Amino acid sequence: MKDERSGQNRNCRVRFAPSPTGPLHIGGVRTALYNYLFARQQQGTFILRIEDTDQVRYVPGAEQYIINSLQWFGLVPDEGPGFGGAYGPYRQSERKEIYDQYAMKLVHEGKAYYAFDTPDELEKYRESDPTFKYDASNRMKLRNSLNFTEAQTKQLLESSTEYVIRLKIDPKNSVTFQDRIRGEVTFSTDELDDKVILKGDGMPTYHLANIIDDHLMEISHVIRGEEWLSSTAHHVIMYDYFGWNPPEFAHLPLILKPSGKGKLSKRDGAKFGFPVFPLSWESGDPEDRFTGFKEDGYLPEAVLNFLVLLGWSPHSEKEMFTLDELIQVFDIENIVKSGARFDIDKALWFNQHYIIQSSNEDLAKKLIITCEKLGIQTNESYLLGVAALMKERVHKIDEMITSAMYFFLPPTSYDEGMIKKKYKSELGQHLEEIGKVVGSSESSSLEHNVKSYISEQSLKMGDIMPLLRIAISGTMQGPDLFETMSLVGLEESRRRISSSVEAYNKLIQ
RNA sequence: GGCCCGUUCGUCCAGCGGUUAGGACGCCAGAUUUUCAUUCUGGAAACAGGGGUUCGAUUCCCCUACGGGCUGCCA
Repeated sequence: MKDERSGQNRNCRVRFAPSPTGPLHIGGVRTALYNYLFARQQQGTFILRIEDTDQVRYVPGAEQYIINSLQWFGLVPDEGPGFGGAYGPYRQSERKEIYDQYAMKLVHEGKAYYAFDTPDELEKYRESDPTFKYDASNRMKLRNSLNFTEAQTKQLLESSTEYVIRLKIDPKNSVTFQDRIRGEVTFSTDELDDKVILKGDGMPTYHLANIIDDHLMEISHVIRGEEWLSSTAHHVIMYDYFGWNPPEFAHLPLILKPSGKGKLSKRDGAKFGFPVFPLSWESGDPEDRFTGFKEDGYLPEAVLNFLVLLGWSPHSEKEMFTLDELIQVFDIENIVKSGARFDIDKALWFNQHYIIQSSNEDLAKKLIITCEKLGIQTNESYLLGVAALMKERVHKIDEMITSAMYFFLPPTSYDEGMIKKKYKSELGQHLEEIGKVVGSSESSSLEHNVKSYISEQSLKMGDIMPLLRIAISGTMQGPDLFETMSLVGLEESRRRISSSVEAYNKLIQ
């Protein structure tokens, strides 16, 4: 069914629903990406919903961080806080009254009940019995409205005793639902506990808020991480209690640590030496600061391309995709079932590829920021030249600068091993002469002039070029030497050659 | 412990009853290059184990093992 006015498919509405408890994890980005691709492909709607029902774990700034991250990747929501939409508010903390109402409805219908057990009491039960579950087998022994008379309950409620509302799960049934990725999944209700749906502070838990919002926002497909698979049975029961049709479910495989032991977590970045967040995260607590992919020199399209292939396959040999191409070929059916380890080497390879594909202009703009950060004085047109020479020999943006400081300063050290191998004092004079040739050449004639000198003097390219290269850059690694000298400046190159002769002579003594 | 989900090269993915089990990253070797990188060529490298079903199982079923997730008044 198409809405003629918006051109959107009203049957397809998906949401990305992160909780603002800190920076958005890279796994969350992938979930957002899959939701976005599916929505775009179906000409549906991509919704951002902020699940901020936990007041204790709420982190100021996290919501903005999430939005900034999505924008960096170009995954812009159609509806959400700050994005408009007819189904708001899109922050759960602003929907408290709605949840209240529905929770009460369940209580009145006997599908939920008040429970007065304190967190301390419950903790003690779990301590003495780790398998303790608040369910049909136990609830008649606990402090809740199922055991109390109406008057008792009323009195407790009125004396403002803290309480929660729990979902009443009937035992000896089974719940089955279809998962688009995993097929049919079944749970016995004997395994399910009476989940808290409304907390002591009056806020709903995820379980309640999520199904009410998904229903009210007319979400058609719930695409989320596998960590939610276990609680989906509870959700299906609630849909049933309310008399609503559940959306379709698709539970994504998790992104695992490189070691494969557990899902990738925020501390793994520091542990394994790569970012796990899109953007850097600042915080007063030094333990809670993280560098992002962006600041570490990654391109958003590279990260996205890497990410989309972690758990999904296009079923073709093609592996480089633009967002638009992904929208065309994405298919939930091709999402993989098993967890995928995070492999930073593959990400670096994608990044290298996208850097090479980038225009020098785009790269130069990014390099200006890098240079400012490093305190290097330069300008965009010079960086254009650096980008042209360096882009196919780096994996990250910043490396075009950090591994090529000789574009900005004379070398501070020389590759000694190579000098000892190649340099003989009688070559010093030749180097000085070549320096003069360099200094008196034009960029266009430079290569010709230097090569002419080398052949006229019956020298060998393989003997002279390394010494020249080290004179200019200090290292044996780098772009075409003549182009490098042209960019650095021919007069500057002459100076560097000159001072290298002195240094070389000292080194071989 | 219980429940749920999973298991093809080191890693990410193809394969959907009969294939020399394919590609990519990484690794190794070679070609090109003044070096590095890019590019190109080649190479090593996998169906967790055991039972079935079948003429025939990597493919279907069961068990075991291993891995992951959940088991909170967190999402």
